[in-house]
Amino acid sequence: MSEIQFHNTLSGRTEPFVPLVPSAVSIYTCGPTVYDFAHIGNFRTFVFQDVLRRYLKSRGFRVVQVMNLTDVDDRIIQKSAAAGVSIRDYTDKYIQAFLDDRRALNLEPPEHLARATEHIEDMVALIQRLTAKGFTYTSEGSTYFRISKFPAYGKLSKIDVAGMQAGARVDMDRYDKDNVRDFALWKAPKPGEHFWETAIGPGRPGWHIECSAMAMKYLGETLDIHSGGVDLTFPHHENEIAESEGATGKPFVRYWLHAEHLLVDHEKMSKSVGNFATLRELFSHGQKPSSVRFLLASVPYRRQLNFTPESLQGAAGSVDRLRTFVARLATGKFPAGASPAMAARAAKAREEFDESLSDDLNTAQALAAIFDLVRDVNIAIDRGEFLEGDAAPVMGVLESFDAIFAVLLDDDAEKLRALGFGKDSAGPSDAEIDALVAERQAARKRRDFAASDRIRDQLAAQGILLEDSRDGGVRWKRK
RNA sequence: GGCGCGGUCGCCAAGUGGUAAGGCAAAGGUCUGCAAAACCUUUAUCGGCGGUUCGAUCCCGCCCCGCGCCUCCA
Repeated sequence: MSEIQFHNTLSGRTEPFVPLVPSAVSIYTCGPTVYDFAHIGNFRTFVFQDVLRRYLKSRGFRVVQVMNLTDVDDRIIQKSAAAGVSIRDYTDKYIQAFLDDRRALNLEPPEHLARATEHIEDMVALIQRLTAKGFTYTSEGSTYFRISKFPAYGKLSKIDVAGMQAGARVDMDRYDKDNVRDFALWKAPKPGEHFWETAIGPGRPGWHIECSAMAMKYLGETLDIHSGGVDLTFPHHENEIAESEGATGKPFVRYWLHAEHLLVDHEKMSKSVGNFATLRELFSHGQKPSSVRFLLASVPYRRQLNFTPESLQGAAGSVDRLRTFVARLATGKFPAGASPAMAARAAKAREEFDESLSDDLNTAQALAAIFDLVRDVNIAIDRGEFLEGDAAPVMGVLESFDAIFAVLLDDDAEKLRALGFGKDSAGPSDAEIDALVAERQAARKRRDFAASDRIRDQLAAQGILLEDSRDGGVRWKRK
């Protein structure tokens, strides 16, 4: 097994990954702000985080992942007020949608999904700790973090604080802060706004404090991995470091992993630009969950990912090829025996697959190892050289692949139905299809091709594709 | 301006100091009753200019272009 390496934003380098505690990895992943449906740019990062945790698990680590759900912020306060519902009710809806979307993309549930509003006490305690150490000041009921008290500020994003201070013009009237870079830990309530009555006064938490508080609550004061989109590097993650390390005096995170953006028309997909697509929109246009997951997972996470209709179709084609291959392996009839050469070929693919992923999760390269194997096995099958006993080792590789990519199981239609898309009915049942297939086989046997083709067309119209195999069998799949 | 990421076949996208993976798409072919699937063949000298080197797409310099962060943002 190759040594695992990750690119650490903190050092700016790709370095060997060694968790603090052998055999276990603690991961904090920045989750969504639940004021609306997440778009696929957001899911690019979430898919990356899922690939990350799955890979670590495949390498034998016990993974403990915490993902936050930011369920209080300016937008949520505004929108829920506008809708005339409580923050809780407003965010419940989008949290549910988020969880449904995650299921559609086969994202494994994190060990802890932490709602900000359920951790107010933890945040207050952390702020008190910071205050006790002199890192804070208050202004008009709000509490701020004074970055001049934290000399390491800027070490993650490589921002030159001194330069910024010199060039910054502080608008005191507007911010009431000593330094523009100082950030709110606790915000005083505006009239009519929802607030929490706490030991540090009424108000609501600033953005960054929730992540520090929840990460340390579940994972300890030093965690192995923290990840999110590149846009969070500054100020969000920089501020998390300041808050956390200010309070504990210990390193907060050992490896910072940042996912690059998903681009549309050479531009970052974002709500503000308006060039975003939600999963539901794609599904309503007939796209499959597996295509989306494959596309998002296939581009290494530190690369910007160009999202185009063509790339999504490409992903669909790739998934199709792999599923067809698995079906061929599972249903084919092969000569008895087993060949050492094929076992070795499979082992080689397994090794290349792992080695690619160990190199900062190079999923593109890992896929090449799988497709190379697929081609070689198909060649062997076509030549009649593939033996019965060769299927198991090859399937083993595909299982390793799917433990990470999770696209082989053909349950797209089911998932779409669960989200209210696609056909209302499941279409013909397996038994009905099998009966028609048998009928067609009989027609073929008496060389009544008109009848057999009629049945094939009829099934095709219902999205069932038939493949006659050389050994006389028939394989079918739902499109 | 500062910091960071890129520019490789029609599209997506790996990679290496010694003439470039993989997927999708396209064309032709083999197989098939016909299809489908599968396989085979065909399609790139790696943004530009210099430099280092026996040799650079990969190293260095300059330039051009795109994207992101520096304000809410995955």
